[in-house]
Amino acid sequence: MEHPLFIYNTLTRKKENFVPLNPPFAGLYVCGPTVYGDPHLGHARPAITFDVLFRYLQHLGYRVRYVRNITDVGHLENDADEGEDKIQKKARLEELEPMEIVQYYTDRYHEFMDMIGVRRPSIEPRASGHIIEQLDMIDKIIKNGFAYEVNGSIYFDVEKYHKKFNYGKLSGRVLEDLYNNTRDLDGQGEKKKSFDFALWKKALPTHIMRWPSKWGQGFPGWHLECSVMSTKYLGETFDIHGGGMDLLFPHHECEIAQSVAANGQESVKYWMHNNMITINGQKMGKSLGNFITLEELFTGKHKLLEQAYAPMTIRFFILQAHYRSTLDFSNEALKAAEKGLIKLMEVCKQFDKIQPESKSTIDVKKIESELYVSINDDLNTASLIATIFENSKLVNRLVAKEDSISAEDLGTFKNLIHTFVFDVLGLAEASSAGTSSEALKVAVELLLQERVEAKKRKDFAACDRIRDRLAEAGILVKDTKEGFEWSLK
RNA sequence: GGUCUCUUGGCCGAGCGGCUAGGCACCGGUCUGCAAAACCGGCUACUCCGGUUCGAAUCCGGAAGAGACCUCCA
Repeated sequence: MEHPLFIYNTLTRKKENFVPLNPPFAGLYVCGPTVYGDPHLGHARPAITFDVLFRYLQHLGYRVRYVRNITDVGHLENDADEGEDKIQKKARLEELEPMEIVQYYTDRYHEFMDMIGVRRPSIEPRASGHIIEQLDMIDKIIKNGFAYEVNGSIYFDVEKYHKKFNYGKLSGRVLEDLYNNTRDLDGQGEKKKSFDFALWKKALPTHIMRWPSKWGQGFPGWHLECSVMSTKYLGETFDIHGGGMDLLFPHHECEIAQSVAANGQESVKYWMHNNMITINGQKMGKSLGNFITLEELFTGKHKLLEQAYAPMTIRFFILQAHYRSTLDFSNEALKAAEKGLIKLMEVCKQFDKIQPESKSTIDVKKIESELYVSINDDLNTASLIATIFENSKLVNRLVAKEDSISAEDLGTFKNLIHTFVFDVLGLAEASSAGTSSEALKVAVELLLQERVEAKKRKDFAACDRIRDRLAEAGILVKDTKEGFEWSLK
């Protein structure tokens, strides 16, 4: 590889050359959604970030197994409902079976991820489908002496673990600080230390989501599923583990501890974390109540939204920032992304208008190199997009015959841009937000054809009348050299 | 309170010691019956104060502001 791929490893805080453990295979595990609510903008970021990684690794020729879990067991809540499962709580409110909720939101998640061009992972395991494996791992951890039982619950003994290994290596936490700074929370009493975490929780009588175990009825702790399912499908050690930065601590720290405690070795070679999406500078989060669902984004029905945005606009918006930077939401930024994407799509189409010449005055090799340098620099999609835009001028010059290109170079150039835009970045034409029915299409095009005729007769009054009336109805007309284009506003 | 991160032009956002991305907006121009679109061109920023250096948005120290994690979260 002429330009090797570098990715930022949270574990070492450095950009590292990506070298898979077992080439040509590459293993990727990403923390997926907890399916108890509609997918929102915050879900889109990791999904898209790691989708690009998935696509790019495949582009590089790796045989990638991408595992992204569905958390359907639910996490323990620490509020007044003492120990009530999130999914269970929602279920009670809506009077549905917990699994019904899980199914519904899983489907919703898939539906919206499909819309923003996120490819389905190779395996999408559910926590509820891996209870046996989770119990097995708990056994291993107990056997190795890093967990203890209290009243039918099993806790991970962080202090004991830390004597032998390093708890806090990923997040940079110091155990002593943690001890001094952990707040008093519900159920702390059972644990030896406040920073110990549950591997298995005894189910209260009201708890519906429960499974039998040798310690009685209960449910798995909230970090366990990822350790278990990544091990099961990718092996005790695998290449890349990704997720949101908010999962860094405690979730991923605990995952490391669990895997090491059970298997005696590090599980992950490269840890990758995407940054948050902010709204007015503040994190968009479920608990903050300031999140915007993807459905709201696509329909424009949210008090912060000035208009609807196409799914591809959202993808482009996210890709225009580097994944490790926070990305601030605003209508202005989204509108800019909308136009930028249109322009990018336009550039891709321009290739077909280029007439090849006998020789090239442009350096396609150099362009290729620039593109790879961008993406290989820790998946810098922002820089990659910028590079493509820079070359858009060149494309237009070629169309205008101000530069020339050989047939061979043209093929390479077009393939290069198209590969990056469509295959790697996974972008596509933003389908006009409102779905136009076939009948509408026929009617509008009939009218516009009439308008073309009127124009030929130089009956501009009729021309303008048609255009104005359509505009009033929300249909935007644009004249092109070939004829016309229209879109729903 | 502890730990960590960030601060770039009107807005969004790259940047990792010299070449100062890119998008949107804006202003010119070309094109067009007009408009829109498209295309071409213009627009040189880096929170503040010190320091290192021939040279700093980029490195070091300090100040101010913002944010994240420490609790479910993508």
